[in-house]
Amino acid sequence: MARTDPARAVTLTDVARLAGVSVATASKALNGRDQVKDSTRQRVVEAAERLSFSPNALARGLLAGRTGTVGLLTSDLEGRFVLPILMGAEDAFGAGQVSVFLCDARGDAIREQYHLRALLGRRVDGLIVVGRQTDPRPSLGPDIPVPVVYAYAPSDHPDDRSLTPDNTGAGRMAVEHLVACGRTRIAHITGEHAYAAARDRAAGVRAALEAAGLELVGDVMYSEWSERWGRDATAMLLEQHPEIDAILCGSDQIARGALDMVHDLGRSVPDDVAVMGFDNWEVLTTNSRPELTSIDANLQQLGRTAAQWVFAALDGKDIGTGTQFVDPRLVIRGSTVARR
Amino acid sequence: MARTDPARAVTLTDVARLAGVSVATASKALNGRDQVKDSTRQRVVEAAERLSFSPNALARGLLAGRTGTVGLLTSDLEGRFVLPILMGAEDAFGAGQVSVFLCDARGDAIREQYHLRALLGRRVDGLIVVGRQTDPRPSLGPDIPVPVVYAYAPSDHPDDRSLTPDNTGAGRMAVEHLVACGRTRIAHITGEHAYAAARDRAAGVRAALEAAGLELVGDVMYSEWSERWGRDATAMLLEQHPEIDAILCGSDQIARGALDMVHDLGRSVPDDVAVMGFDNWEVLTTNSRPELTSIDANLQQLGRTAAQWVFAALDGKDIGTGTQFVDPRLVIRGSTVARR
DNA sequence: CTATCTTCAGAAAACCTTTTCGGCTTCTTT
DNA sequence: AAAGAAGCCGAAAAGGTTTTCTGAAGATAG
Repeated sequence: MARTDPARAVTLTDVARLAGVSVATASKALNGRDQVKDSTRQRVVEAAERLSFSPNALARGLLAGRTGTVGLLTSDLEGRFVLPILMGAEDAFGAGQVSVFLCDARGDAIREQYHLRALLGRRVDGLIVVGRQTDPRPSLGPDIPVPVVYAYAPSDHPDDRSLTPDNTGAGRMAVEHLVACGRTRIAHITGEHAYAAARDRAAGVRAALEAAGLELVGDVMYSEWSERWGRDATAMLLEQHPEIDAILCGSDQIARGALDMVHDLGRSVPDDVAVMGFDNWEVLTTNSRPELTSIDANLQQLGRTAAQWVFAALDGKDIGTGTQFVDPRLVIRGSTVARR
Repeated sequence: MARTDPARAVTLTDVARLAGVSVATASKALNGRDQVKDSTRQRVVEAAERLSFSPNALARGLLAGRTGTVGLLTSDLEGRFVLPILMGAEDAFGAGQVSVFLCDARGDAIREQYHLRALLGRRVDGLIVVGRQTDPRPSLGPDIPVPVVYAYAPSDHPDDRSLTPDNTGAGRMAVEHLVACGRTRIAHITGEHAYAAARDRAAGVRAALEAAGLELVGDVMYSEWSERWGRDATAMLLEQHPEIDAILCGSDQIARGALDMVHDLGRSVPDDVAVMGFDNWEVLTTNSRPELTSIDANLQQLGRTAAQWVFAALDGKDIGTGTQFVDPRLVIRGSTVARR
């Protein structure tokens, strides 16, 4: 920045001097305390306005013990999950009231420790820890002096408070939708078996199929979270089980691949085969032919709740322990229901 | 968080008491100042360790005038651009040295003002303002008491310091690559004409074609940044100009649509038609058939430089004014060059 | 007119760390 | 042994705000 003078920031003392009062009175006037005559208050407010005074949050925080800041410690490099959560948290806090420190540990425990120290040194009021998978992650331990909420990836310690998408419920919800659409011969292609998200969704799928008196066509097909796998798996599937009328994919990426391959093999979506995915990643779901039905994990909601918990804990309320699940949301598009 | 007592945070006084020295000595011992006997220093360090003392950055910042925090003020809702920039900034600062406040104004000027006040109140050492388009954005004005660097979207005020991708150069680079691949009948489909990014890339495309003694096939086709438009435009293009041997798309999304349509119309990529995009958005480029050649805007580099500028300005160095352009980078994949 | 009450303003302490400077102890030198 | 030097440590101030408490002035009642 080129056009600023590095002049000292304006302090409450300056305001008080201009208004002809003491700093104590100025403080009370600006903070709406009583014990200040109206005319005096007005003088102070005008002085503050004129100097465009903004109180030093460090000094305030030093005294109050609260800083109005929250740390968001993430390992989610790509930001697919952390951003909706960040936005939800900002919503819950209210713009300008609370500021969020965002730190990316890049999946590195050492770096996470560095960031953690820095955040605690800066006296954040609370912490939200966001993982990049839904598998449990190591707890930060019991000695963190501020409330901690684990989001997306739950903590592996039962005494911590965690919030994670209900993937089992999501799997169930997906199958219920397909069944409601009249599909009976359903297959499931998903990502790496190492991911709890994949296994949980598959479990939900099985449960819902059983409840509907149906059987999965073929086995659950685990491999990688990519379009390529979606294409390859779909090709195999349609060859071995030509009777299939729905392919449920473990992610929108896989679903995009499936869509392509179904199309290539001369079948129509959704008339011959319905396709759906998980995550509701808009750039993928709303640009395909046809648009892709998907299960949204409600991450923004998750972020809002996490933030609310942090604040509730700060206010001394008991937010409990253990892992709570966030309900998913079905977003119906043209890949399962023919457009009117 | 359930398993913490809300006990007062441990302060330097506690450490000093445990070590049997004064706070002054404790401070010097922990900060590597001399005038402390080695044995004393060791006692203090051990005491600090034992109490897991972490110095209060607020008090430190209050005194030093520097807080070791930087504000990242963004309007980039989706985070496509802001996250690489954030990561670059973190890299430049070094993990734990500097923490970043991330604020999302959601394109709302009022909200931006709120966040700005909050950031200045928290005494950030500097600001990076990230827009969501490369069109110039309103300056924050000359009265910000800390260094400001505008990233991605430059400021509309010539006295500010801005850093933005070189889209003209990117357009040129793309055409040069296609020409180097032996393509001579090149068309250009791009996004909304209202975006400077679209116009600048088109300008670079024209310049490079002229330099190569070639002409664009058809007009530059402006519409929206979507796969759908990529498909539709490609269909029109191939019908009107069947001789086309390369389609340069203004974004990877458009390019994905183009790829699909070329494929549908029975032509092969890259043998009959080369396709390429801009942005190098990996989820799109590395999952298509074939993988998509793209121009990467080097956003992480941009973020690193922006951060370095903020710090240079803090150190009193002159970082100049005006807009500097960041060089793009060509990422070659299978959509322009047949795989070996 | 005095005594009590109310209203409002200011002084001072507190929050926690860093730095400067004075002073005490120990060692060296003559 | 005395004087000077060097090495260490601690007291105090500074940074900006909030809060509590004291005190002064004006208002009301007796």
